[in-house]
Amino acid sequence: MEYKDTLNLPQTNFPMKANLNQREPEMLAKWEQTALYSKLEEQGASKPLYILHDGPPYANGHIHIGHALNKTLKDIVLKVKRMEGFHAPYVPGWDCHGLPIELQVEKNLGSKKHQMSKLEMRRECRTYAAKFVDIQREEFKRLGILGDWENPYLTMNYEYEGLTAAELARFAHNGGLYRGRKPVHWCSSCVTALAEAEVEYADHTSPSIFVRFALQDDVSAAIPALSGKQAYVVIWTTTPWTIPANLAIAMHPEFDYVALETEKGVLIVAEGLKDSFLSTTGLTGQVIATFKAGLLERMHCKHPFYDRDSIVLLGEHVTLEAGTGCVHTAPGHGQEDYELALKEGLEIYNPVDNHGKYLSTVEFFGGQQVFAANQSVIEKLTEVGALLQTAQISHSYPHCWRCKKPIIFRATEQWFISMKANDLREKALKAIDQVQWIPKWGRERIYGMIENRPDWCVSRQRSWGVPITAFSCVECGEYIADGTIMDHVAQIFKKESSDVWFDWSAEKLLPAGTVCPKCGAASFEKENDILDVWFDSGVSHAAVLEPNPKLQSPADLYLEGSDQHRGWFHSSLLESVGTRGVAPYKSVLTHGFVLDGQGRKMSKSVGNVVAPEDVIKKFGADILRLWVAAMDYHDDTRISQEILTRVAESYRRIRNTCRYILGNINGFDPVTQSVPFADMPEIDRWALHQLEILKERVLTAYSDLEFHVIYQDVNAFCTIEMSAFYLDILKDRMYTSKTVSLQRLSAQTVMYNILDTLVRIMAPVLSFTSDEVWQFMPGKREESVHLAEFPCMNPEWKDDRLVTRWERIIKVRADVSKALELARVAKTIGHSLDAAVIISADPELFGFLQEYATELTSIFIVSKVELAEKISGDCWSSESIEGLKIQVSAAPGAKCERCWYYSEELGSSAEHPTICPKCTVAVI
RNA sequence: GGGCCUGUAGCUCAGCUGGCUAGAGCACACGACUGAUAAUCGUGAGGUCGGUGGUUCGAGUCCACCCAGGCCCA
Repeated sequence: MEYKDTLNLPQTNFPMKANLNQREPEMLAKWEQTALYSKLEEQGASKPLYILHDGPPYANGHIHIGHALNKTLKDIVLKVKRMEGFHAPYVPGWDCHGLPIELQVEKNLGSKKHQMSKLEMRRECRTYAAKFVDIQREEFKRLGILGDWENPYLTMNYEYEGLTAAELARFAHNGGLYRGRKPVHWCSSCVTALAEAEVEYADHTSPSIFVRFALQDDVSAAIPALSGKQAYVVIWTTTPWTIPANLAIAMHPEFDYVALETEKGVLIVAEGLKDSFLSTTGLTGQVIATFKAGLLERMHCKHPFYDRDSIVLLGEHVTLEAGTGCVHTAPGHGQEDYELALKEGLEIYNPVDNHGKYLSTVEFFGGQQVFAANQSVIEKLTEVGALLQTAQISHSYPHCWRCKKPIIFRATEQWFISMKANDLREKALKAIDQVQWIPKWGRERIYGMIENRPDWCVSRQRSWGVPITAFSCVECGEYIADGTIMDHVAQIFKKESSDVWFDWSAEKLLPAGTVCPKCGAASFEKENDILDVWFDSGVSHAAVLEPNPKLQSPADLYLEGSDQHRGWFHSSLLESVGTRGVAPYKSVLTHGFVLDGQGRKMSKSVGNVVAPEDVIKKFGADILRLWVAAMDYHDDTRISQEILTRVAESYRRIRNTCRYILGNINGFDPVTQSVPFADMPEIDRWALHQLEILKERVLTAYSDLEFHVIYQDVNAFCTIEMSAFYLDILKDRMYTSKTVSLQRLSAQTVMYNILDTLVRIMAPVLSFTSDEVWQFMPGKREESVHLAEFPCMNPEWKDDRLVTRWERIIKVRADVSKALELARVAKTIGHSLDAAVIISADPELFGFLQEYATELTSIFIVSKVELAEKISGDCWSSESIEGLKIQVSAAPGAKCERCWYYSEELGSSAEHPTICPKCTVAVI
């Protein structure tokens, strides 16, 4: 007789090999067919709402690993919230306007773009964005992300565009929107403003000049050495043409400055640059005074050739890298100059026109092209005796990427949202403290930014975006950014799209009868500028959450990468506080960036980019998801082949644990066959206690959004508590007991509970695999694990006294294993069942072990255990338990053909001569 | 250059407010099993806790500086 056939070996069709790349798409198809997401929505109707508002990725290119991290984290959070009993809808979005798309479209069009109108261009952009929305949508779905993919929000939807314009109108209504000046990169040849992305840096030769500015005020009180002497502050610049726009000189508040007695008078420069200054200019000089810049603050210098002052200001941006430590400041021609001027209340003075020529009103140089004017300025400076030295230098200089000509920095008229009007800055800072920032330092980061940022420049000189719906009077040039008129236009956008701005006439867009409030004329021009795309996405709370009755604002959570403190968190906060007085989110969670295995950033040129697509092909989306969960995402995370291989291995452990349990609960009916807790053997209750602890830890970690803890804990549970201990010990009971015995049903009850818990706990992370396991589980259950809730708590399963006892047993077991290993090395045994063990211990432990005398063979998985007062002959002494001695020998008797235990009583039944009494009972 | 952050075994993580011979899983090595088998079990070897100073009876844990790296600015 083949006794193997009388055993209850594990049996299941659940495959060991995951084959995720093939199985996941099948699962996705099934979710789609069964309308899983719609069911989630229906099911949620009666539950409390939880809103995670999706930050829109840019609709350009394929998704990268950072997108995968972000979307997967969102999906995990949402699944957790649903299983916790919330209704957590997910409406994904895309950011569709903006320069990168426009540039890409232009590039694709090649020379054709010149024949295209703005309107046609925008149509191309719209098509392009829609194409990548489709591509990315499929890529996100493949990651197992559940959401309303058929109804995403797009910032280029007509409704959204209209609402964006309407939000801008709110700022017009409340006085936050104004027109001002700001320096931008400007190409005089193309006659256009350029974005940073359109600027190329290349070597360029410029004249460098040292110029002295005569100090007007008497400083002898503060610096006695200068008494009775004419002192000069010396500046250095490589753009002489900006000297006519000079309004100030910046010095660093911390640096030491010196006054030098030279051939060209008393010259003031930074001490740290004194030597290089003297050697470059060939002057010789004696230091007659040393002082801090603060002494000169707000002092007046005379402009070298105009009848006006240049004021000395203090600025942290001043460096000692080159020049004199005294920085020529032309607020209309430099970013830092501009910022300093805003702070100090200087005019943003720009004397240069669209073609790069001085305005005709500019004395000496009117009408000259600025680059050509460099020489004129130098001559003028020489003439007035202000020039100390000039030379040619070659340096990196910005050029237009289109015409390749050098560009200038020039203040132009722009639209701004004021940080001051309506106390926006102050209110935003207050709102920050109403938000929970995770991790906590997120608060410091955004607070510092809001505290220091200048007014928000919302205009862009481009085509692909929502127009700034302002008009100007043809007669008097007055700009009209009237809230009511803008509301009117916004309504039109909602129906017709913002493309109409480039199609319809101003008259058609304006409410009938509109006249200029200043001159009464009725003829208008449309503003050419469009809105900053950060404004587009910043209004999503108003354009997505508020109008949709299924959603609500403020959101419970915004979840993005830490770069969004400057980006979407920032713009959304300002927009929402500026229009509604509150933050659009209750909490903000950030994650770090994905780096390569060495902790370096990924880049195409280095070739260390890991694409989600490749990971999915090679490992499967569940492995990618498990990677997301395994990493502590608050910091930057790493990804590499090795890391993924490790993650895949731990996945196999989890999968195999599930499979093994499935095989063992085959045929078990949890409803009719479950054994009551009180009737279970101790070790089964021990297992349920461990499960309860796992549940507590995991559910806590989920609610804290600490997913990597879950990864570690689930792994440890499957490996240590289950595979290496409980399930290993259970094998004999499961295989050899009668099919329907209390012993076996008890173990099945436990395993069933373990698997039911594991599969629910895993579902937010291993979304595909857990649903696969779910289908194989006995009992009546929801059609998908994603429609189920987290396991309920069973605190009555916890028994600390019992666990303390078993901890002792486990410690002894570890020592038995060591002793067995020595016997194995000595070839005394192979399998542990080949062994008989004699144990002696201190009286207390001895007595304790005696209580478990009948169970020790199964716990140690050996054929015989003898507790002895004393051991004669060679034995192994424990290092961790004082007094514990273990002797291992080959088990006496013969091996039972059925259960493989050695027995001295084989053949208790004549019909079954080769099996032990226990097996005989089971077989008959 | 500035703001914010990170740096514990090959990999991923623990290590609370300073008090252990610094832990776990995986990987690795060796062995066992062949009734979880492209599985499973056992044993073992891996760390001057980024570096240097300092505070303290005592520092992975506090302070300073430095190095490496990331995000955002300039």
